[in-house]
Amino acid sequence: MSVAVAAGAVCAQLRKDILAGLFAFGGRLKIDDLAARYATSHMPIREALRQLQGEGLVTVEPNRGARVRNVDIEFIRDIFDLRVALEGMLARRAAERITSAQLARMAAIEEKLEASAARKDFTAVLAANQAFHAVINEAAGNVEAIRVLEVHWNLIIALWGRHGYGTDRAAGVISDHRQLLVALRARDADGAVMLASAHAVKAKQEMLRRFEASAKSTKAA
Amino acid sequence: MSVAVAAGAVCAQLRKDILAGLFAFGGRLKIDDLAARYATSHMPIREALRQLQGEGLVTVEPNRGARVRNVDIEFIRDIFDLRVALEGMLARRAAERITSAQLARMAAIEEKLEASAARKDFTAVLAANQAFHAVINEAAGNVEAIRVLEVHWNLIIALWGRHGYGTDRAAGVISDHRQLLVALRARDADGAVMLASAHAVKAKQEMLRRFEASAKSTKAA
DNA sequence: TCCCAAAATTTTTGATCAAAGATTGACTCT
DNA sequence: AGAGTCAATCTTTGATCAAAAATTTTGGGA
Repeated sequence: MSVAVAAGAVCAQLRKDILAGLFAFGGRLKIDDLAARYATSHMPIREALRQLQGEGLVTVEPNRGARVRNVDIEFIRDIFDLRVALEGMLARRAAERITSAQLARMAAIEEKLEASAARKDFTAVLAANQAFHAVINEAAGNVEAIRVLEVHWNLIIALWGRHGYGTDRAAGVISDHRQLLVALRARDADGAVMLASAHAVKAKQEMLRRFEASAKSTKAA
Repeated sequence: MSVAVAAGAVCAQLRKDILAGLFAFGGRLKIDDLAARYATSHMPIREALRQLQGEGLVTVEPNRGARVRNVDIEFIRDIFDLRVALEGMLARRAAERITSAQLARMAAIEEKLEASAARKDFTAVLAANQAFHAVINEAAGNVEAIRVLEVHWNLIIALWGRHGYGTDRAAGVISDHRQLLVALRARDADGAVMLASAHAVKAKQEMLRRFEASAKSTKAA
């Protein structure tokens, strides 16, 4: 903790902890508590909170402190719509520019993903899924778009973790990925756009369904 | 300066000053200098820099301080591609949800825009243009997408300011806006997507052309 | 003259402190 | 008993300070 630069380290750890669910959505983030937790002074905490505010993971009201960003159904719909738009765009650029080496890496990742799904190791599936899309992003090479997606991506992984990511979802992902790979290999830009967009739309629908179900059961409880 | 909360005020002012061109792209942002300029201590400066880093306007290297984000041709291409994707998406949602009151406001704004263009008051044109698109965003109601666009929008206005925004560009904008209004009034979602996307693509091409021209003349000088 | 090393300066970074603002709880008055 | 007010506590925020890291300058040697 004290060996590395605390500012960046605290920010990364706090981000991780928020996504891991250590702090509830909408929950208060007190500077003293965080300073104690990460064994540091107020300063690195304050900088970390500000940066996370800039990233949109944290909200800060003047003189009233910081809170974890509140996640409601509106927000989920919004970020998935954003993903649909951006992933379509990135798929087009990827189809135009992807190298055979990158295609090979994607195929290898997809194999791992499918093996993990067969083992019902859904944490590994989520990780492989992220790696799969990371190669597309890398091939597309739009740094800014990736920056935007990156922030939300981890949040979405966290949401899948909380609302369940099961066999049925994995099966759909696998089918989508295989077809997207075909389109990318063929440098079929239009096809890749459609497949990637549809892939994101499916994710949106599944997530909304699960979130609504969770919200209902929470309300009932 | 001391009456309001300095943290947010400094951040807003610094953002404004960066976009106004007070600090060169890629230029160093020293804490002492900024503290002197804004007549405050180091603390609000540090928080402001972190937040702007989160927003992507500033880059921070550990132990080496902050710099204004460097703007090169890659970056411009990236953010305009991002805009094309997002504005298309927002136009669709706007077409599905826009109210007559909002349509009326857009028409009024467009009138002002055209009047300003006739007077060759291009600062007013840029402002009206922003207002025009703000109504679309409001109608679309995707808070997250707007948050992303907002950050880049001001940067793009700054770039137009530096690389020239003239009669020819304004004429194209006016034509696009009129047609987009027709599509929105007709609730023609597909049409609105196409028109908004094309509008953004045109902006991208014009900006790239001007930026390349400026880069060449700078290199020659 | 040029290059390398070491010291001096500058700059960032983490810690502590005081004050301003907000929240909570108790007390009083109706 | 309930509502409003005031005080006490807690929390954030701005300022100052010391140390760590980087940058620049200076001096010596080939």
